Amino acid sequence: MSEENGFPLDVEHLERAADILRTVAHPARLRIIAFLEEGEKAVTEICKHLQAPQPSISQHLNLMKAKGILSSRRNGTQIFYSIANRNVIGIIHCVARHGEGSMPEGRGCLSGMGDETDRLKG
Amino acid sequence: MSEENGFPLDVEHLERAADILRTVAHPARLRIIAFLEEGEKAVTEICKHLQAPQPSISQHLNLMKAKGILSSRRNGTQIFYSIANRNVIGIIHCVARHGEGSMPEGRGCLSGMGDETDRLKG
DNA sequence: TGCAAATATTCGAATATTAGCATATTAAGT
DNA sequence: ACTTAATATGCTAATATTCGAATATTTGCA
Repeated sequence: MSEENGFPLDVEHLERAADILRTVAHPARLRIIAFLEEGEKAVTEICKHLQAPQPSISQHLNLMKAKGILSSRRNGTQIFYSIANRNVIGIIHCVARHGEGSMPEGRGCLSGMGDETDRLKG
Repeated sequence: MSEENGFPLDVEHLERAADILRTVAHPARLRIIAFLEEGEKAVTEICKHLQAPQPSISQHLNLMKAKGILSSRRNGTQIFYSIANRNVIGIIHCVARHGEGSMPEGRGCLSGMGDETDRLKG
């Protein structure tokens, strides 16, 4: 058995999980993900929003795309990025809550995840 | 305004969030957190469980404690570590789901979380 | 073809992380 | 005080990450 409380801890999964987390663990990349939560955006928009140089943004975007966090779509000369796996949204929301006090008996990270995923429970 | 979809993106919060994620983003530390989900454990237990050298484990534990992820309690000669902020559990569960396909219509990262069930025991 | 806008790639220096090992501390018992 | 079990700390080489600057690629259009 290679699970613990539902968390897969065989080497492969662990490396992969750590890799995803390491990729997300950057202020600029967190901002990008939070921004993309609104919907897909072109690189220029992201640059303007983050007030950061384009090559830098491009690096972040490509890194996250390579890790399967984002996906991209080309339309003419611009490329639109969007969140490929919405689980990362859960991650950043969990970590967002982390800062506020130490949640004496809180509900965990479950809030703020409504989105379109709710359509499932119709 | 410094929020986006409920995610705080002022520099301080971002740095903090990235820091937490970077800290969690390590195979050994993920395993430790998963193991501690069962409840508090002494360092020796963790070493045995992870099959890793004690100094290494100690470093990981202290790092996570410094970042507010874990807390410790001394009982005689041994020190018991436990999860200080259960939001990190949400994080690792989110990232655990990340690998499996791309969650076609899933519920996000919300599953497998203790909610308010297990509080402190003992 | 040639130009411009949008995006990607490459490179290097500064910095941070990691792993392994030796050693130091702490607490309890004798 | 001495010993032992449990835990922590310090050090260093190897490796990875970050950031900025320069440059390259792709696409649409005249």
